[in-house]
Amino acid sequence: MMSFLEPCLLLMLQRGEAHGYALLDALAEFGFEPEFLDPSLVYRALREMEAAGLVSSKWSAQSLGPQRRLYRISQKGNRSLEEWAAELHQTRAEIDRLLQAYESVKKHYAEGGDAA
Amino acid sequence: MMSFLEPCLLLMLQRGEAHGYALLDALAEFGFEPEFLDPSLVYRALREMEAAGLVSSKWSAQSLGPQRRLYRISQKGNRSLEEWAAELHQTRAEIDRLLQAYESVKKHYAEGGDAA
DNA sequence: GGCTCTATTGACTATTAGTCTATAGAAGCG
DNA sequence: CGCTTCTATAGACTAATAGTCAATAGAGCC
Repeated sequence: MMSFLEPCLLLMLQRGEAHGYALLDALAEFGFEPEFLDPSLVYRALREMEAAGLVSSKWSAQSLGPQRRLYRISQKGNRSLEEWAAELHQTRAEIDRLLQAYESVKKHYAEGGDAA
Repeated sequence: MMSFLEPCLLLMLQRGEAHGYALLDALAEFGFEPEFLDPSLVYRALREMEAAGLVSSKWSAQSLGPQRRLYRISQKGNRSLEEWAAELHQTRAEIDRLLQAYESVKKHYAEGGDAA
């Protein structure tokens, strides 16, 4: 699941800039359950992506509570997301292959095939 | 990719008992490229699955080269594989969600939406 | 009898994920 | 006004996973 964290964040940033805490909440959309997702993981992912040049950040001028770090996706980040999408297509194909193989073994069983 | 290793091994064992080296070769079927897959990973996975009771092993009587450890899937292993399959269905659904969200942002862009 | 091939194992390192705690500023409130 | 609470970010430490490399060991082959 964590391997989806970075692409999910990038994707959300592609829809508009945002700060960590807001992204944390919004991750529910992708199946992350907020109560089981430690904020540290999100912040760390954002810092790492910034170090990798996928996003940039600035302190937001507004205030209402503590300072917020506003993240914005970079061109490099956009490209990276595209690569991610391609990889995810592949991963999905591999999962399909596995599931199909599993179904066919089950069917073989059901038809009275010799068990292993 | 490695997270698929154990279910792939279990699946292959469901089709019949086998030893580590043979499984290693056969993994190509699931997209593992033999030249990039260190044998240690396969053997370790097998030992861990045995410790977890998912498979059992015995030294094979035959010979031709060094002794082989023949693995066979257990009932617990069969159940575990079934659970795996269910999880993979979920993972697949999550990937779909991500890819669909990505496509829809791209489309939004293409239609001249305001970039982030 | 030294070499090579198949097969398995172990030790060590690196990378990734997870948990828990600390800081810090603004707001709310008696 | 000084204490608490809430939002937001950051850091340090630990645990789990994955990856690399070398060691062992038996059988067949010249």
